[in-house]
Amino acid sequence: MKISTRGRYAVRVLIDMAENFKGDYIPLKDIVKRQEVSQKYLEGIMLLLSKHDIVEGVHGKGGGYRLKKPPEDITIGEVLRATEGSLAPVSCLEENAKVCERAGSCKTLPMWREFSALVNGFFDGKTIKELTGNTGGGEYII
Amino acid sequence: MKISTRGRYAVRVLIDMAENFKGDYIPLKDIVKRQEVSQKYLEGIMLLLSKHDIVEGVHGKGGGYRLKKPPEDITIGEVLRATEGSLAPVSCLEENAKVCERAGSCKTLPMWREFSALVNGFFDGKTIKELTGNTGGGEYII
DNA sequence: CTATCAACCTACCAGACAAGTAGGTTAAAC
DNA sequence: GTTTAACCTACTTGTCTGGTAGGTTGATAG
Repeated sequence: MKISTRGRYAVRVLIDMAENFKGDYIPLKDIVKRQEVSQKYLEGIMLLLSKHDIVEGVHGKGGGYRLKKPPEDITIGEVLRATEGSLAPVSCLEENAKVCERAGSCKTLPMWREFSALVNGFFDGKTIKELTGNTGGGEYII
Repeated sequence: MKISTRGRYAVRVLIDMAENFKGDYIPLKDIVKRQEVSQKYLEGIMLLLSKHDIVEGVHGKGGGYRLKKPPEDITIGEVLRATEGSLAPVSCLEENAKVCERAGSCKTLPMWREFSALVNGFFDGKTIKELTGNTGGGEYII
């Protein structure tokens, strides 16, 4: 029951990008400098975000990454689903799950369903926009 | 973001025990027969439940396990915390977590806190009792 | 007192995943 | 055609999951 660093880094990076957006592409190098995380590791995460149309990257000089949607249209839910793979709390609620034989008489399934809806609802109700801005006195580090 | 089989088995076993309680101790063998799971694997889970005072076991003939509290006093939250270790969604919210340097200016921490409260609240609000009884037509299998 | 039953304990194992590293390839700008 | 930066592939190290194997302790029945 943990959100992995992949998901947490993704959220941090997107907040960073939203706050530092000036119209042009932001090279990963810059983000890494601010966030103090492994560039190589982040590359893989950015690839996921790129494939899920949350971010777009362009090669070469002047290139980098840019949000593909305004921060208020990017939900934490979609970011986590893109990076974590799924937010389903049990494997039988996964997209591609094979139907469980016990499903009809399973006494716990309704609870997992309810919980799954709660989790997805929570994160789908939060956007990158809501997490930007100052934190109330802290120096600028995310 | 998954509840492991350890936690799920634990919940299933406790429901089974609540439904099949007749005053005496239930040997693991019986539970295994109904639930069709590995006995050796379950042993480890029962040990956890026993150490957390959710269940008590007695050795020898006529022995087995018994709920240490009525089913309505056993929350899913305590069961999952006993078996999963913790329900904290990020490691910095763990009991023994070392204080993060970024905590003061972390833009995501409030969200993780809020989520953690949601998760714990959800599972602490559900009891084994609520999950017992028939499922509405299914034959008796959990 | 000894056989049986069942919980308890320790150790191991294979596979998956997390988190990260290494090194190269492609594409764009200058 | 060199620099820049995204993209891709492969590997590594450690930890966790979901078990299995085999033995020890403690309670009861005969």
